[in-house]
Amino acid sequence: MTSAGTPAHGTRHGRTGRPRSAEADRAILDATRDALVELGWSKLTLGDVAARAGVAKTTLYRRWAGKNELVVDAVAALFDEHLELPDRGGLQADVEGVVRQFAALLERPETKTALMAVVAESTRDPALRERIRTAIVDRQKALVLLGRERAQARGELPVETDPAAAARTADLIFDVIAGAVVHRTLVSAEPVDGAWARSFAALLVGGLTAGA
Amino acid sequence: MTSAGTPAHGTRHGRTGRPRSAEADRAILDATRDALVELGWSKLTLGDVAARAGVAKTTLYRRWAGKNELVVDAVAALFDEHLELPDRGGLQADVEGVVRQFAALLERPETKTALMAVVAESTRDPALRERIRTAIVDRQKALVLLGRERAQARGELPVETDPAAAARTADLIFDVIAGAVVHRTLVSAEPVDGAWARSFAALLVGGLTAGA
Amino acid sequence: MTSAGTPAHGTRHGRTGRPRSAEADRAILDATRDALVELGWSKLTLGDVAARAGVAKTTLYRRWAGKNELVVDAVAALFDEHLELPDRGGLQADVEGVVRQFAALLERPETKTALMAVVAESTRDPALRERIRTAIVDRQKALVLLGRERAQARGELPVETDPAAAARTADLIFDVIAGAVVHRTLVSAEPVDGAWARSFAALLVGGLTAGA
Amino acid sequence: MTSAGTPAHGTRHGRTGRPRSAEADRAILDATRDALVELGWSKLTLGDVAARAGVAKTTLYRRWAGKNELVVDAVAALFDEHLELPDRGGLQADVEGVVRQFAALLERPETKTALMAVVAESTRDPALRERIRTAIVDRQKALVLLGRERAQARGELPVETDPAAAARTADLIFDVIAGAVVHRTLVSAEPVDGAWARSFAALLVGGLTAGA
DNA sequence: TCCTAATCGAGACGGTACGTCCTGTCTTGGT
DNA sequence: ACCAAGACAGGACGTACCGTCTCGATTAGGA
Repeated sequence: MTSAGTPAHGTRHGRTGRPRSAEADRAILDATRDALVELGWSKLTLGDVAARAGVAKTTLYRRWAGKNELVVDAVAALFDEHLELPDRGGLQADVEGVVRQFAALLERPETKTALMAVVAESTRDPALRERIRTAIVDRQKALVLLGRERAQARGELPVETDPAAAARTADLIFDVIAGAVVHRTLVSAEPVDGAWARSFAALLVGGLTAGA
Repeated sequence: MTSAGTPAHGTRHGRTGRPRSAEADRAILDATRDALVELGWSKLTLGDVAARAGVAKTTLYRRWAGKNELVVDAVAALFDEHLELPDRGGLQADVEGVVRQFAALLERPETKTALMAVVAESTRDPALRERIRTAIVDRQKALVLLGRERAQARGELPVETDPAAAARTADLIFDVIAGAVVHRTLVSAEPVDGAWARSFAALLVGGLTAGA
Repeated sequence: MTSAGTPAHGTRHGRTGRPRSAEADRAILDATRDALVELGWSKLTLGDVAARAGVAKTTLYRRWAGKNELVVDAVAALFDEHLELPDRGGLQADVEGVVRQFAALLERPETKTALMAVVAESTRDPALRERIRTAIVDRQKALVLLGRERAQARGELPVETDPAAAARTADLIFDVIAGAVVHRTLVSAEPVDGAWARSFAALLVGGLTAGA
Repeated sequence: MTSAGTPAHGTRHGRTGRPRSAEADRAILDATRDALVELGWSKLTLGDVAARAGVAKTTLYRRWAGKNELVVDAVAALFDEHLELPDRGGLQADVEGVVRQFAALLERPETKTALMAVVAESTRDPALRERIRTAIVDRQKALVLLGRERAQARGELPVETDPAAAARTADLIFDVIAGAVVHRTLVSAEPVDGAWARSFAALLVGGLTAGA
């Protein structure tokens, strides 16, 4: 994965005045992750984050609109760093790989406590939903798309010619994979181990190839 | 679905004194749902709920430990009332049915804003997780188990003899169904319409029967 | 001097609910005076007062609208306790007495730093001005009126029959006495000692009796 | 009255470099007076003054230590411009004149809200007190001294030979005049009209001449 | 003509206090 | 024993100013 680090807060409002400290951004996001681990989402306070980061509260509010936006950016950085999909040689193996990778991120204490919380908030805040989508969800979805392309190249999956149908299928697969992992991890609160990943991948690959 | 309504808050500590008002319970849960619809999870306050219910805050705290527990009970009542699985004659149709039913509940504004929020809280509160499981999750899972039994009776699915393996499979199927619906509804924020339910059910049934 | 102590904040809004703590009122006013002595008007903060009083900020704001009102009440209590006018047997002696009494109050660090500050604020806040008048100024003025009555009874001053003219004269005398003491104490920043009080009283008594 | 305008802020630290803008000083003091009229002392902020003056906050802080000093200078300029004492031919008339002149200045909204505020601050800040004395009080006192000299020249007042006693008497008269006007204007919040000025002057002149 | 240095605007910075809101507990009097 | 009402201690909120700082851009006098 590439890019970002600290995603754009809009590119320089004016050209005059003291420039914003890049280090402050980094310190704030680090402090946010630390506070999430220690306190969890609901006990995390922006005043505490600012104190941990050695930064004034105003500096924090100058950059982020609130707790939701800050936490999305803090968690997004993790997804940015830790998502990749090496070619494991087959569809089943690739699905297992992506499942374990999602799970590894979701089992971190920072993301475990934060992700569903911001998703819950996003049900009443379209801007937040969009921010989650671009910062987190789309990065995950890219892996699913990549895996499908490889499977098609290998001949494991048929090539869908209608682009709308192709998009619908990709969305479906993504919801199934991401949803199953999230549900297993957060709702059922059971670990995603090798056996589960294998069973799930078998079920999915079976379903995808059954129609052929 | 049967039972509960207002599940036990422990059974009457002493025997004397004025008994608790049953109407208060109902009014509080109704007010909670109303407030969820109007304000969403994060802006809902217990003082406001008490005021809407025409009840003192003390009365509310005497019955529930906090916002999390109250909301779980308020939402659970909806799952209690609206989940059932009529026999639609085949596995594919039964899956479609359960999917649409989950989705109908998740698309209500009360549950949409509340469910992921309490799940997020539950990652740091085992008692809350247990409460969610017994009040909500297990009610959903019962439908999946029922559907499987019917499918096995019809011969659409093989009968698993090892009970541990049977439980693992049931858990997997449940995480896939519930997770996919949740992810579609809350993360992707797309509706679960007939077409999607059909595609998903086909994928799942294909996967389940592919190994045979 | 009699009455008040903690002047009315309106007499009980409703009759139900937990009654307001009378001790809190006392602790807050004590803490306010302490803070005025230590920090002065401009560095006094309501949060600090609340902390000193062992009281939540909300308790303070429930009773007073802001710093101005609180300080007026805190200072007024001093005027309430320390103003009285024993009959010293003659007009000159009575004037000296009242002058020394005003001065003694104004030279306290609490009042020195606070009184002009709230008067300054009152120039833009009629409600505050009224509060100062009833809580502080009128108590002082009563002494002047008492002194005049005694002087008239002794035959040192003529009896004014026109009540409007009598009021005008009383106002004038009051502004001269209080103004001179305030100016000497706060603007000139010189002490009001026996010599000054004697000279001032002589000047005033001379002026009052010159026309006769 | 003569002099000053913008009194020295120390005389050029180094000799090279860009010189300070004289116009900035003027703009800042004008803006300060405007802000005092609009907002009053307590709501006046230096950031707002800087913005009104079209000047950076830094420029303001380079010249004044804080709000107190700035406001003293801003109102001092008014005293500088508007105090003078034409010879009205008699002590009573001169006293009336000086009283009305003080009152006219104190009844301006800028001075009304600011003067007592800085005096209040000065009770805990000797440097500020000194600044007020030299910038404002001494200018007023000069008028009182001038009036006394004239009265002595006219034979209306005796010539005091002991210089210490003369100074004490002048201070007393000044505290009485200035104090009475301030108290009438700011505490009693009544206008200083012709009738009041006449009554007050009669009282004072009566007192001054009674001993003779 | 360049150089040096203090000025200027802009605006971000670490802080502090604000006044409001919500939490969960408590104290009333009344049922 | 329960209830409605509402005061209580505590603590986070997001905003507003404070006085300081860091920028790049002027604007002089002295070299």
